[in-house]
Amino acid sequence: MIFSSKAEYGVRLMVELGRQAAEQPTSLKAIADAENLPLAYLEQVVARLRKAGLVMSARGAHGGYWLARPAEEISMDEVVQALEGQIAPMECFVHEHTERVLCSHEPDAGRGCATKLLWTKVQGGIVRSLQTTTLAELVEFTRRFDRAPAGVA
Amino acid sequence: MIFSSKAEYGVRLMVELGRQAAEQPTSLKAIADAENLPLAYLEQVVARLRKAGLVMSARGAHGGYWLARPAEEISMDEVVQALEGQIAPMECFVHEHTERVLCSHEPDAGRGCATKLLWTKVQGGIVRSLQTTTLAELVEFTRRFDRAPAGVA
DNA sequence: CAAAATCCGATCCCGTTGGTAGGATATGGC
DNA sequence: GCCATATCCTACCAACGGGATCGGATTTTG
Repeated sequence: MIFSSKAEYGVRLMVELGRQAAEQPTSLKAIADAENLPLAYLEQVVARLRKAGLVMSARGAHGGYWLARPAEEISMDEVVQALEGQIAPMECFVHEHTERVLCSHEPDAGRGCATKLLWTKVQGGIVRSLQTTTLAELVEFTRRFDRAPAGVA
Repeated sequence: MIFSSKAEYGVRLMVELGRQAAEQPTSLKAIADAENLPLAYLEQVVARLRKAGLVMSARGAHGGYWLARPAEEISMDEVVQALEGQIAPMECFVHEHTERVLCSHEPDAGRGCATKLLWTKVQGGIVRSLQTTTLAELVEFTRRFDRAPAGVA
């Protein structure tokens, strides 16, 4: 599996926030109930989104979370990256020091690293698909079903 | 990490075979030495490639492996799939029974599965990048360095 | 027969993942 | 002021899968 449940839960959480009015805090409990997810675990997930500056929070009674920016300006690339960390197809792409993503393979026997060529392409494919999707699109997608009848054609 | 070392090792193995003359068996030990990989583990990796019909084998002394088809006709999509199994961005995409790849999420609260939309895009990006790359391209890439001087600009 | 290989299954170590537990801190309403 | 609500933080744990090793069975060449 490519992404862990952190990504799944986190994206759902963002969509849920995108469906609410801006600036108005939504409690994690409300989201956990709506999506049927474990509250304590969601806390860890949302913490990543907060540290990445994608959501803001208010503590105390009637507190909660809301989107830091309009959903139209949030690309899913940022969201997934905040949840999963660097999106690298292979170990050698992650440089511990620089957090830069590149292949650190020694050119074996003087040859070029063939796998690098492949993984670079794959990574490009992934990042491009994420960058070209905004949170607003996902929110809009769910709205289409809000008034639809139960039976889906 | 998106792919495990099975993919890394397996792709290298395929490239190594692609560099050899067709039909002529190359022993795993030779490949393990050339790429500095654990022989016993490579056995498991190559078994997947064999079962997928991508390589053929001959047992006994002077036996080994070779490509079942010319490298030009092998898309990396097949290779990676054989090594890693179904390429699904998320758990819900794998149907145990059918081995078909699709999202099995219940439409929550009558809504469309928003994450499905996203994961589908990502999967498309990955598969497309793999399908448009042939083993021959990777082999060619390594050849470019065969005669190059040690110092790479 | 012996060496060189492919084949096959069982086992093991270990890091990650998903999840829980418990509490500290902040805020609003009474 | 107090209590309920809610975020925040850290530690902990069980289960799982990945990477790898081991031992041996089988096949083929010389």
